[in-house]
Amino acid sequence: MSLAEDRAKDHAKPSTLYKTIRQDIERRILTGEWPPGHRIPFEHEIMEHYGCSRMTVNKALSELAQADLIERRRRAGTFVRRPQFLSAVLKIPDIRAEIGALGRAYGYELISSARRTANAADRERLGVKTPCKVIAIRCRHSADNVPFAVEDRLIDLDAVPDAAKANFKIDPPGSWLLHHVPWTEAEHAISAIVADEAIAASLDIETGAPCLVIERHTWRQGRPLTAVRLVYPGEQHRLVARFRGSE
Amino acid sequence: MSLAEDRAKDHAKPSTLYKTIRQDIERRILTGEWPPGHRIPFEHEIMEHYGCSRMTVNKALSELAQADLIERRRRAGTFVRRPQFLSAVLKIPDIRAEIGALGRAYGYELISSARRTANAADRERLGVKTPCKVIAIRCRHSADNVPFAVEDRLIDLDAVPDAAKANFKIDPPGSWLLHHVPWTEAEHAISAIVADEAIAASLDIETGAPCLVIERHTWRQGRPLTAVRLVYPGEQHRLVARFRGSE
DNA sequence: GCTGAGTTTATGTATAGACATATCGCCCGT
DNA sequence: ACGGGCGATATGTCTATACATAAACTCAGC
Repeated sequence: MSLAEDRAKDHAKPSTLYKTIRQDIERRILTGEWPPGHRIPFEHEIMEHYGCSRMTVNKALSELAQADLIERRRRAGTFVRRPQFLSAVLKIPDIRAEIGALGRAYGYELISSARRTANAADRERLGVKTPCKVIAIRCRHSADNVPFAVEDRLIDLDAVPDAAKANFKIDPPGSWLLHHVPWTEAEHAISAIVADEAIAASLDIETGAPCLVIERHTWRQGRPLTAVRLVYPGEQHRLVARFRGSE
Repeated sequence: MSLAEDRAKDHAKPSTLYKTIRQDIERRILTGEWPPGHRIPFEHEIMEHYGCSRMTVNKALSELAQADLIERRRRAGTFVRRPQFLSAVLKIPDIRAEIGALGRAYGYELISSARRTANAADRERLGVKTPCKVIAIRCRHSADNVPFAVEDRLIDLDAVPDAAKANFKIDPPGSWLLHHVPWTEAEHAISAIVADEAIAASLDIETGAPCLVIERHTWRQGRPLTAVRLVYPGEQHRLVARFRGSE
């Protein structure tokens, strides 16, 4: 396809050359014109096609490579990647912010809070080997006075000493941590359970009703910071993840 | 901090200069040395610090900006971004590949397949306004002969005409689509339900047992391609999402 | 036919310089 | 006080060039 034809297709043509190049290539990939495994033109050819320098082409291709749309191999060339799996960016915001964004009144209630030297179960759950001090918290979030989720959390006090000074009677621990403690790795596990009597009472639902469970572990530089288990009423709450191919 | 000190810290120092710069800055952000809102040095200063050209610094900063770790504003400078929300890349692989990766025997069974002009419910579910033809499929996936998930899918035949030629008696529709149809947007919703009698029978679990439900919609350039609802036994199956700050 | 060394080639990184562009602040005139 | 204009400045894009590096290919020698 010629440069003229590319220009003619102009849907929202970006103002800069490298963005134009990136978008042209992206479109060919997404429409299937260049299927997975297809070798896309060499930087040298693209550069002549657009009449620009190689650095400009390289910038466009580097960004596409960073977005995992293409794979670059020295000497061999550049290839369209097979969409390896359906992946989605799952946003799990701070619950207080999430409820606020929905325009509903946020409510928070601390059920229990205890500071102790970590017992075996605590260490197992946090994934720490050495003895440490922890804070164990149970609390409940609500939206417009309707129970929204119950939270059961452990915080490693040795890794997050500032947590000793936080007032979890007022601030939800998730919000406090999010704003005060930088983290580098997080892992979420999502599963489904049925409410036992305790959960049913806390969430004001029937015993046996389905619940969504999110367990989250957070680390900083490999060191465990906190482990949290959130239980949501399952049929009312949905986790939504939207994904756009790139940009 | 001096260049010498940076070098001294060498944890897995990358081989190239721009990666070194990027990693040094990333470390300062992740350890909290440069908190959110902090203005990081100008390109000019960083360039003198490392004794390199501005383009090299620019490449490092551009990548950090693309990863949303920093925000760049002309004339004002470059700033550390507030970690806006906990987000995680949730990988939802092809079920056949997922079971295979676990080293278990994959089994697939087509329960029903029908081709029809979309009725109101179909159009509502797919999110299309105009009449179209669809394929409606129900099938079951199993691992080592244990039911793994039941799938209920609609495919827009007008958007994916090739689907008419696919043999869904043999190929699971998810795998076929993943390998044949490029998509640009996807949305997942995750929720929990309890098994009714039909689901319990299909998954070989008790009525009333918890189930995880994933509903996925896929589009290409804004046009709906397929809508699928997957039901998993909830206490056995977990969705895991791991997230590293960047890279 | 096979192995290993050398050649070729496409990408990867880096440079110095140039001009574009957005915008923050300052100054000036009303 | 207030607003408009303007210059300073940091980032954004682009060029032409250079050398590094990894991998695919070639071919001689066994």
